[in-house]
Amino acid sequence: MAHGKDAPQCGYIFVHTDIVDRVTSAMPSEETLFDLSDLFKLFGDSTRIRILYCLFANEMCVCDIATLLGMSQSAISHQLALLKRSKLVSARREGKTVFYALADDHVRTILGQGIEHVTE
Amino acid sequence: MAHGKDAPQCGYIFVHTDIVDRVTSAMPSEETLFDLSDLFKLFGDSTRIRILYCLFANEMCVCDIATLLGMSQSAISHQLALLKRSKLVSARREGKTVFYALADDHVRTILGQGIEHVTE
DNA sequence: TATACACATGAACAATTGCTCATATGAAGG
DNA sequence: CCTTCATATGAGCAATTGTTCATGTGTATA
Repeated sequence: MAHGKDAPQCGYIFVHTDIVDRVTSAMPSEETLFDLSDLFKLFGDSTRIRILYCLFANEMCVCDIATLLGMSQSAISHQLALLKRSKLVSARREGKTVFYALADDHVRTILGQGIEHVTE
Repeated sequence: MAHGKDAPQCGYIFVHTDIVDRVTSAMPSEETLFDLSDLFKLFGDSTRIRILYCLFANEMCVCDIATLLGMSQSAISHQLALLKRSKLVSARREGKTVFYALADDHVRTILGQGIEHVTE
């Protein structure tokens, strides 16, 4: 079978038409779901998660994060660029140093929920 | 620079020792953070997100999900196996058909928070 | 037992991704 | 200017990942 769109086999889609209809109408738009998976993708890497937790308590400069996590400045900088592009962190320059911080409280909430799930 | 752990450069880690200490002690264990990123990784794929949203309203069989999302039965089955292994969904067999459902309300909460973030 | 159907799963391949390395940018001091 | 230091970034590579294809497993029915 190549694609199920054309011909359902099991018949349940016809038996439970009401359910399928309800699910379909309750489901967010394709675009929203893509944005959503892109958002979670950012949380789905241990380096980025650790960076975010670094910034959870306080703003920090790139070098400090790299030192704290035992990783190269370049690796951290690349990831911070990603996080900044997606508005999860904000940057503030002070002379040669750039301080990063969590952009808003949604990030905190999501991290909190995740922690709650894995530690229970 | 290979690793920052040995020699900090910017000096801020020494200037803001108190902050770094606070961040370090507030940070969950390495293991927890890895589990956490593994959890979010599952939400970080549009196919899996769409599957989860299918199950958000009701339990559904594999064939129906495949049909609804316009994807092959095999692709959906592989992803469902992943989600089941991580306890995000549960399975219930009824004859030849297997019905999948969201495992617990944490999944709903996380999905909800995510939607809230991307749609605001 | 033989067939049909729903689902599971291993192997393989293409696409994505995270890191390193080298180099560029931008700011402060000499 | 020229150098130094903190950070940014493009290219390339290795590892991971999502899908397809082929096949296996489990259940119901003839």
